[in-house]
Amino acid sequence: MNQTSESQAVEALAALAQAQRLRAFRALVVAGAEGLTPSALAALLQLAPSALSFHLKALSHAGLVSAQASGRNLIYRAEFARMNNLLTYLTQDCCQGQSCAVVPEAAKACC
Amino acid sequence: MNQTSESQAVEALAALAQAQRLRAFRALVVAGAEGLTPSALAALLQLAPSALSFHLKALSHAGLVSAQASGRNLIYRAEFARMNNLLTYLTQDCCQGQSCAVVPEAAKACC
DNA sequence: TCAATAGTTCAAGTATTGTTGAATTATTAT
DNA sequence: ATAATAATTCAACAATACTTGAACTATTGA
Repeated sequence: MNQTSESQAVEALAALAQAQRLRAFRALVVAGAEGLTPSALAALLQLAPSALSFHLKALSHAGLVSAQASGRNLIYRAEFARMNNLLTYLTQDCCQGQSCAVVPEAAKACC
Repeated sequence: MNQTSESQAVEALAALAQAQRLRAFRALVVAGAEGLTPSALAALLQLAPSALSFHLKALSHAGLVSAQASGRNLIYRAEFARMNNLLTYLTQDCCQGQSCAVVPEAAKACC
């Protein structure tokens, strides 16, 4: 699951193209390796549990987050590798391979 | 129009979250400064003109592409700055600001 | 064991999105 | 002027996505 195919990219973008999912994903990005439980996310985002579950499923199916069981809790985490593959895909082969003036700010974004 | 707000990010992601728009955008990314006309894009993507127009409007409204008139043609170009703002937004404040193991591949993507 | 908690799934309704073809505007060439 | 080309807009239909509330499964604690 290294490179991102078009359909994977569309799925991931669609997963992020919704305010509450984007908030959930960004909260998980901020949380990092610790991750967050659905109830923590529901409290944070003020979301009905069933709606959150629906949204987490979309993110999860897109490979952007993963879930790990821990007692009666789940811990969701952002999948940074998938995210980075997506970012790469979006700007691949830019400017016909010629050098161009664009400096990818994303380089500074993480870590 | 420097930083990306949540609603701008959602709009941009939604604009990219569709196979034909994603193809159109990527074709414009590859084309770089030269850009492409709608008819060139329609030929490339095998798309009905009205459908393409609909999709270009979405990309354009999201700020991901711009159009310039040239005789009876339009020239569409990718807006790399907006794209990079979006990429940045997605991974901002990652891992609670701690250093983490993720290397953003997007850094290598463009230029 | 029984009740409470954590989370998911399902069905129903509403809203949004994508496609098609016809009509419209603007520009160029004969 | 007229016809052809480039592109857009619009209306109608089909398909998808989001929200809500109720029902369900699994785990923990009294």
